[in-house]
Amino acid sequence: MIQELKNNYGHLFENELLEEINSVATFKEIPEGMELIRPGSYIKSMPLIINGAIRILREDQEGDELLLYFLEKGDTCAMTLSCCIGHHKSEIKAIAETDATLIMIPVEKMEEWTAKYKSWRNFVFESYHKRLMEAIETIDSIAFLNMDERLLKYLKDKTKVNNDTIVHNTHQEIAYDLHTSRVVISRLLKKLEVEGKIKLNRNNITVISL
Amino acid sequence: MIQELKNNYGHLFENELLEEINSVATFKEIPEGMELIRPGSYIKSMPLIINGAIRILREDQEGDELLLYFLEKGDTCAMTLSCCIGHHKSEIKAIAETDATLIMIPVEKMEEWTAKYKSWRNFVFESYHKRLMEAIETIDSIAFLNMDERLLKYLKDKTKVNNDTIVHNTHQEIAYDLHTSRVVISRLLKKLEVEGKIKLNRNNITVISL
DNA sequence: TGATCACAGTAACATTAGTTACATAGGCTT
DNA sequence: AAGCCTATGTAACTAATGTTACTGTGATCA
Repeated sequence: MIQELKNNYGHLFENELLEEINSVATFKEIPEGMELIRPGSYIKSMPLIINGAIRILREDQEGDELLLYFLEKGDTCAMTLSCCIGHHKSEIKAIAETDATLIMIPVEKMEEWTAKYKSWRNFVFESYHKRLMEAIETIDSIAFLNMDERLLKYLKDKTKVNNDTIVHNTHQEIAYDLHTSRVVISRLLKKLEVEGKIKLNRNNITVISL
Repeated sequence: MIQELKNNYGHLFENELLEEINSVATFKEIPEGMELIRPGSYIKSMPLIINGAIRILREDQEGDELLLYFLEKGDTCAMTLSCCIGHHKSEIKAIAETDATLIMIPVEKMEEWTAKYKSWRNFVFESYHKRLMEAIETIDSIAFLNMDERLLKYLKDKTKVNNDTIVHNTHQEIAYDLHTSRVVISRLLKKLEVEGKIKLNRNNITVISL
């Protein structure tokens, strides 16, 4: 395990901390589509993402959804952090966007390392900052952009996190992520195809140039 | 100074930390309407809010605004935290909603106390958590609510943070906060007045029952 | 091979929000 | 009191988004 750890977190943590992580953490392989966290659940360990991507979603009372952001290699889940420390319930849903590899760290260690390692503290604070900025970026999108611009941004983000110019989603799935209706997405996608920016196929979309 | 500190933060921090805060922090009285932070600025000290309220706003490139949330007594600014620690630029704007009293803490101490005091770490993490939740609540509002519902929520929040059933704002000011146009706000406010929920006056709105 | 099903295309319409334009009213200044 | 400025009210229109309903089409399976 130590090699993946070094590759992804070696520049952040000193060797002593890497060794500690190595000795207490467990590897976890996650298949695409698996639900990692559901709203209302309590969380007992904190994930460091080694590879793959995780979708973080918000759900309202009626079950309506909205994609907040993606977590990628080198990220951790800020919501999990504060759930662990503050003993709050999860307010979000996390689903594997791709097959993913995680390193799970027991809660007790988190607290201990925060006192002991400056690099760990910085990592935790930096994670919070990134997540807060992602949330604010999401606010920007919803508040300041029209649906066509949000869709464009969505396709860009998707191709980036999946490292694939083909977006493997149905119109309905995209509509859920952006909290709108399938018809609206079909309409806007068709416009993008006419503009030559994408090619529509059944169950997937080829991104040409955005 | 120690008395205000004890009153507002005594239940959170041990005496030793309170003494430390007392010895290095400075009091700051802020008049209503004063800009505390502007986007792009670097921040050198961290505020603990003793009383009053602070508006936290997001601004896009064109200068369009959106109210994110309020900070109140007992709160601190998460954006400031991560700006101090991570040496990031501010991404938000902060304006005094009311006259306010702040305790300013030098950046260096923050880092030191995070290692030294568990209660301080918990406070910092709790602050991050609260702010992330506020941001997500804002996302909920924009994504899942119509403008009339957002306006209602806005009026509720306003009466709460100001502890005053009279909202001292023009329709134009509310429109800026919700990132819409004055005409839309006038229209919806009129509807609320017809429903008997508010009473409209020049330069202010009396909230009857929401 | 025909039935079935999920997905996508599209028209027609409804609703919500944003825009423009103008009228009126309150309050201040001179 | 006249003039001015700002805030609010409102109509009429446009634009964006959401909804309903129906069609077509490719894939799968009995």
